[in-house]
Amino acid sequence: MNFVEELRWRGLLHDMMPGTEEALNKGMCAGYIGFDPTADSLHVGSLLQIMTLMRFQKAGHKPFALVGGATGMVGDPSGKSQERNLLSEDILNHNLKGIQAQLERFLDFDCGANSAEIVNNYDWFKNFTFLDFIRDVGKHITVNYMMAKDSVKKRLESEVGMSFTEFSYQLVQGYDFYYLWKHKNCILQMGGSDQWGNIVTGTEFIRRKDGGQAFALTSPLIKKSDGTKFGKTEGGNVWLDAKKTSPYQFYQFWLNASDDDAANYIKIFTFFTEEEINSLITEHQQAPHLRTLQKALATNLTKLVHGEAALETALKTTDFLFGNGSLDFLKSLDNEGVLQVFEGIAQFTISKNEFEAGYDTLTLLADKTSIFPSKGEAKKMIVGGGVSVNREKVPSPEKVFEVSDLINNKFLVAQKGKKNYFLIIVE
RNA sequence: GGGGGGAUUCCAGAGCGGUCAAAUGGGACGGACUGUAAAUCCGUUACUUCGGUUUCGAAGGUUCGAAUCCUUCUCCCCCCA
Repeated sequence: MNFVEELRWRGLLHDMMPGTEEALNKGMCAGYIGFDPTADSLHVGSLLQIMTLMRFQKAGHKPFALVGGATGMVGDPSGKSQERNLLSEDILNHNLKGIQAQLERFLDFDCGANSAEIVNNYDWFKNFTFLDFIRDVGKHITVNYMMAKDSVKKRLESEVGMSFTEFSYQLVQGYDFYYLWKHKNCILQMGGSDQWGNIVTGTEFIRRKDGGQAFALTSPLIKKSDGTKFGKTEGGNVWLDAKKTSPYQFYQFWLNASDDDAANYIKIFTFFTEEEINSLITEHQQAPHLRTLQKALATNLTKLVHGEAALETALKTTDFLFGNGSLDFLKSLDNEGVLQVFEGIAQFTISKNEFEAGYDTLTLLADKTSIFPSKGEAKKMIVGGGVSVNREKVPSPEKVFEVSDLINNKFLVAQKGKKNYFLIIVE
């Protein structure tokens, strides 16, 4: 199955320029996807693009991952209703390093002709002067053409308007494509559907400047079945960086997908074949409570992103917190073991002296730890029956915890709602 | 330049001198049900030492009492030129 067919059955093909499939079928091609340095880590949303590059490479083509050291300085207006704030260079560099390190995990950089490469567009923009740019690039694309783009049109019609900086963004990105086409023989740019306009500016620029031919291919925006944004939890974004989203939380994110979403995600976010997926879906439908799909997703992706060892820990933690793991299990572990089980879980430390003085639940949960932002909120939730400590519902806000309540003389396990666990360490 | 309208608790949006910590809807969070799902139902949604305390764009003022009235300022929208 070729690359385009693969994307098609997985529902990952939103749009492509005529001739793209034919061009790819002629043999090995080079293609790229750009990643914005808006944060120092990529998130699950970027995972789709990363995996597209992986599929591209598996299909025998040569993938380029572009980090936007230059474009990040400008700010992509696509899909933004407001002008963006510029990032400082320090932050930008920090972010670039972070996402570059992440990208390196996913692609094969040593497999002969189609080895992956990471490029930074700052390298070809840093010495490009403004005058050169408007003469060599600006001259080939009319403002009329640029204004017809959706991302620009919407902003021109709105009250907030658009700065010249963001208006020129598509030219900057368009030139990236030209540069890679010219110097790396890169004939395809891929991306999310919101990137269509920017990508096509690139192919247009290549055509007008050098009479060359290049192609565009986009993937659809992923949405949840209830229409809300993909990739968010109550805690915010789901990041690929283990420091921002622990492997356990990452695993839980996928495990908590609804049935509808899981059936969709399994095609998008795994490398299973069509037959394998169909059999997984059938299996899931026969025994939905086993959540075969969610487990397959969570397991495969945690392993892909964080590695085998982190997956093992995430599974162990999940097993204890949601399985039939009793407190006795925790008690049977030494301190190291407890900390390992709770590795991906928010932790708070308070001193033993303080603890011995005796805190009521409110002080403990809202004052001494930030499990709750205020005592009022903690109280409401305790009264509402939503708070447990050591697996038992806290009967009243006045309940005082003592040394005898500590597991292994050191730990308390607090629970806000059913799924949010916290470890309080007393030492 | 002239005239008019507006800024309310996460969002939308009521309130127009006391009974307003502020209707209603959405979102979020919690509970029940379940499969750590979906749907549904219920509850909570400023802080508090539970006496109170600080909120309705900002600062002053009137009043026993202001989100509500007055003054100035900031920002937004609309109409005319």
